[in-house]
Amino acid sequence: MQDRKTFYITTPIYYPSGKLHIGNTYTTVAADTMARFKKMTGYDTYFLTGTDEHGQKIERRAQEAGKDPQTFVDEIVADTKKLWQLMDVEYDVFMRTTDPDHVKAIQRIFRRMLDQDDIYRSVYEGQYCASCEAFWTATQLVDGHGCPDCGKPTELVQEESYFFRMSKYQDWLIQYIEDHPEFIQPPSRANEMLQNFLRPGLQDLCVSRTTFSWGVPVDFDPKHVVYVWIDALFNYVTALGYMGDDDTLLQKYWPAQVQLVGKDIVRFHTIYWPIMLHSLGLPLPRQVFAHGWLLFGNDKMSKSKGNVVYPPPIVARYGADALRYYLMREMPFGADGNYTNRALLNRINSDLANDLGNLVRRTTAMLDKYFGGVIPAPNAYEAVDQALIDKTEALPPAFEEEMDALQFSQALQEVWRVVSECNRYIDLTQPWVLGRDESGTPRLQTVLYVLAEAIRVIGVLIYPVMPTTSRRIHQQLGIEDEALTTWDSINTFGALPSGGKVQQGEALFPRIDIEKDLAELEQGDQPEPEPEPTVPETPAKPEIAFDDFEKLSMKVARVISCEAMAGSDKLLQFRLSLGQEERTVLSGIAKYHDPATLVGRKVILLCNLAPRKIRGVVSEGMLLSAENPDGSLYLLFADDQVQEGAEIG
RNA sequence: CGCGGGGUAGAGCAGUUCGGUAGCUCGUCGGGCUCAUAACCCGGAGGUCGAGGGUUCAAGUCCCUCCCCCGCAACCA
Repeated sequence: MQDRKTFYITTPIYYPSGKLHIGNTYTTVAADTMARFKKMTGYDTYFLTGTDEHGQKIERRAQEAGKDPQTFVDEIVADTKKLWQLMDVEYDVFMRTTDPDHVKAIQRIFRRMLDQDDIYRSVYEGQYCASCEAFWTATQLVDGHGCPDCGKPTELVQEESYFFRMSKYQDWLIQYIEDHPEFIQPPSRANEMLQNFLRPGLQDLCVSRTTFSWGVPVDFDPKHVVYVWIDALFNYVTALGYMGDDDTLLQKYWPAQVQLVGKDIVRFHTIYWPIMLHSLGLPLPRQVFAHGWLLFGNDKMSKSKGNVVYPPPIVARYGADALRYYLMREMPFGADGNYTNRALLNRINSDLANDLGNLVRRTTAMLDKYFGGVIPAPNAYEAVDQALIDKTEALPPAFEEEMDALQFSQALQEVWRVVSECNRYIDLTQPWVLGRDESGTPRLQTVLYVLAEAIRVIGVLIYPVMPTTSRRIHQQLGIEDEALTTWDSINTFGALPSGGKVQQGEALFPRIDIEKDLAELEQGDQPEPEPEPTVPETPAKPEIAFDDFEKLSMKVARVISCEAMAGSDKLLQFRLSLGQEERTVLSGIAKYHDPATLVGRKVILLCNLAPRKIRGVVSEGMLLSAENPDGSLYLLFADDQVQEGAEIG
């Protein structure tokens, strides 16, 4: 066993079905910042990130790309690693769920769960939607037989499956969460889980699939693959050798101190994961911390909206440190935050260029000008000096406290308070006045020493967030001794020896012409929206015979009236005329159509669809509409020449 | 009454645990300084803290009701 305190931190393992964006970057940078901080403060730190490479979606994406799944994920993984390198992320292990050791371990885990009767084999009888390839529970179904995803009829399918007895552990977990308020952070997430899932009662979880093969095979029943969440969640321990040949790392690092997750996967990490760990006799992670989403403006980032932000162009312009700083500084960790280019550029200019960069520049410039670049020894401190010294000495403990709570934004705020103090100190002491004649030299020596030392401290503290800038600052101060860049070296003020030679370098962060860069960034963003693969999302339908088509009766109908349905934000209720008869039809297009504008228009109705009761109203047919890749729906209209009731065929 | 989060200066946010002068950053206006990246420092203007009611000597903070926004869920034949 180690004497040193250990600290194990994980990011989620990302699903490599496409390029990683700034949201994933946010989580990973946070983990990296934390890991660097803990390393710096003396912890034996282990930092895991990786990729979750199994599952149907990957299988399908690979197929579309004409590659086998392994090749497909290999390529994306290579990109992912490049991104982390670009962002200066130093993980200790990059976990891939296709790693053979991991696969073997998952198989053992699965068998062990079966052996101890936490997993049982049963027949899954469920409503299956062939088009979505998903099972739905009775309560999820639309009016008994419609797929909640695509609305198409589901069919009753029986399938052999393995189930995990979640229900068995639910009371234990409720108790655990109540006894460990720090386990789920922020606390509102614990509430959410308790209220939505735990208290209403857990269903046993279906933990195997037979509908696809890209996964970890169940070794004793090879037509099944292990449910991807078991496969994925356990990476956090298989990476340490759990159920492998050598579990030294597991002994040393497990349980994790912090597992970072996005708010969308809180449920998996705070319900299924703890239960499964517990069932295997493993301790739970100390904390699962759910951070918020990075929104773009106020919109959710999504590929179809074309507003996804990718880091590389930003890093190319401003450097990884600037982006890392922005991500960690702009929003409190845990809440949703906004990403905007303007906010990023504002931060860079005001915090990094004006406050920090300029402070370093003016200090080193004065050292150059007055002392030939040599750091002088201080003389007696006066009140004004002592005030700044006190604040600088108080900084590391305050910083550590905020960091330990993962309040990166607060931690940085503390540092910047002192940056500001330094700038103010220069105004108060007026070194340029002191430099006018020799009588001022003793004070000038003190003032510039205090500044240099304060900046050294700041340089150390920003290291977890901005490793490169930290190094550059120390370089500019002429610090060569590594010992002067450590956490311990900033406990007391004054470790910086005099006599060092300052090296004025380039501006740390050149000021940005915001309006100009903003325009260029928007330009550069244009080609970014991914050519959203429209085809793949809707799997091709099988060829049909003419007879099949003949079964459909479609007619042109005139809209007599149309109004939004009370209590629904999606449904419009139509009264339609088919010439001879009238019908009531509901359609879920309220978000995209103003009912008033539809009256009198000629639409296309599928007439011989079985009537269906929705929200208490019987819908007699379906209006044809077209769906965009982003899910927006638009009615199809017939030409005015066509009479109502006209047959379509 | 599905669950949760939120509504505080022009913008973005903190403060609400445990009531006691409404704060920070950016922007804006005025002043100062010249070491510095047109940067830095000081000061001003700007808020009935979503609405209404209640408790209290005192409410952004506690209680009740309501409105609006955002996720999830549900619903899109």
